[in-house]
Amino acid sequence: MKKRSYNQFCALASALDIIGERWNLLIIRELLTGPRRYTDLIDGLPGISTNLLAERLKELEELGIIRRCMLPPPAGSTVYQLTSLGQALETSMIELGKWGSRFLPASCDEVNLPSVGAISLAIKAFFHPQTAQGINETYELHLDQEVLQVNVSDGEISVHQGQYRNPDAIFYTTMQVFVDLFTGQFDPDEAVANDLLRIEGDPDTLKRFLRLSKATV
Amino acid sequence: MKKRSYNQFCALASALDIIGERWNLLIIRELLTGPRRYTDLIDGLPGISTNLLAERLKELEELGIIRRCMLPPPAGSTVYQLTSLGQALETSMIELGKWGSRFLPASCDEVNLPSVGAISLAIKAFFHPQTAQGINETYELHLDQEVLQVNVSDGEISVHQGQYRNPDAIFYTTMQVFVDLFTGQFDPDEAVANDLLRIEGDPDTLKRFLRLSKATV
DNA sequence: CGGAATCCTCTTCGATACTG
DNA sequence: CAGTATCGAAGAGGATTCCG
Repeated sequence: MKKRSYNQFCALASALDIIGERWNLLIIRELLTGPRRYTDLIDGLPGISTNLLAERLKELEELGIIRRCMLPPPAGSTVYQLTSLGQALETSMIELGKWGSRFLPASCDEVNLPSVGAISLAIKAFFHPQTAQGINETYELHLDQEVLQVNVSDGEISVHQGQYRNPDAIFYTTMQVFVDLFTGQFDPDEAVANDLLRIEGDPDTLKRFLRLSKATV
Repeated sequence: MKKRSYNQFCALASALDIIGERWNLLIIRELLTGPRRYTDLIDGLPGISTNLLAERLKELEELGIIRRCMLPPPAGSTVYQLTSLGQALETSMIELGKWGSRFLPASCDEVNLPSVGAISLAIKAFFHPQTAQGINETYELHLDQEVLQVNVSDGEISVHQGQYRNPDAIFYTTMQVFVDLFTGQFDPDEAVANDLLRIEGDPDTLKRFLRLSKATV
């Protein structure tokens, strides 16, 4: 069982020996916002086969990039979680995302919707620090069944799964609607008027949030 | 001939659809410092098969990431060169290189020596802007048959192939020796004393240069 | 000699079915 | 829910040949 390698004394080649394997960076993308279960990963990575995911998870764990752990009771489910080594890939992934945004399909119609992991990365990748000057807010984003917490402060943004802080505003919507808002193909006012998005809190927060990281390619 | 794709509305997935294919990022790495010929690429990418390189080059050209062009006479050879879209991958690659450096093999003995492309990326990836404050110099680096021009100014570094500017110092050595110096496994004074490296110009420039971007993992 | 195309083998991927 | 097992299809790697 010898691993395939570029066998070159080059830092980039070494990195690619590990995370260049198909699916690996996307698995890590899914984990960037927090731990996920096996089936969550399957859902967020449409097209991956179950044996391949299992194999990749094992490799990544052996390399110290992810960790397999049990959630404390009553949950008790086994989840996968990034180590600090895995988290350290975030800036690379954001840079790659910025570059790749110009190759995004024209619409979601032909391809799979982004997962929460993908959207979280997009929110960070397209974040404009200048626009965030003076903004200090936390938003809670409900997309279908999932919840994201977005915090902006001091010109920095962070995105995590779940709800654990008092948000300044809560948005309830679907992934489809959110993508259209995020990419600017749909107007926030219209979404609210048509009941496709519900805001709890100051109605202005939505536009403020969207302006922070609109994907202006 | 349908391309394999992650088919997800995600900027990272879109990027990986293109440069996630095996060898692609390394091909681009080779071109980051300037145009190269087909056989130069073969040499810099040990292990790539000739058909695979040809196929990748065609894909990358169609995607607008590289360009195939003729050098003006008397050279007249066809070379591959990055477009601005391809150049835009540099920051991602530097970030990946920084991350991957901790997985570098302990020594070059078991693996292939870095190519000039790999070394150029390393010089940029491990560059410390703070250390470069007040330094304004150009070094010409002769590694085996190849020549690199390294310019430092205003806390920024740039690396290009060939000689087209008056350098402050010229270093003649082999790739093997340079790698050992760069990784700190070999002392510059010792290299010079043993005639493994020859300096034209101020002898202090070598240490200054090495301090700029020593791979301190 | 540079720049590929062809052929063949081996590994990896992907889809589905199956199990603790 | 969290994975294994199986198997055909696609891709990678190596050698060789072709062409200007």
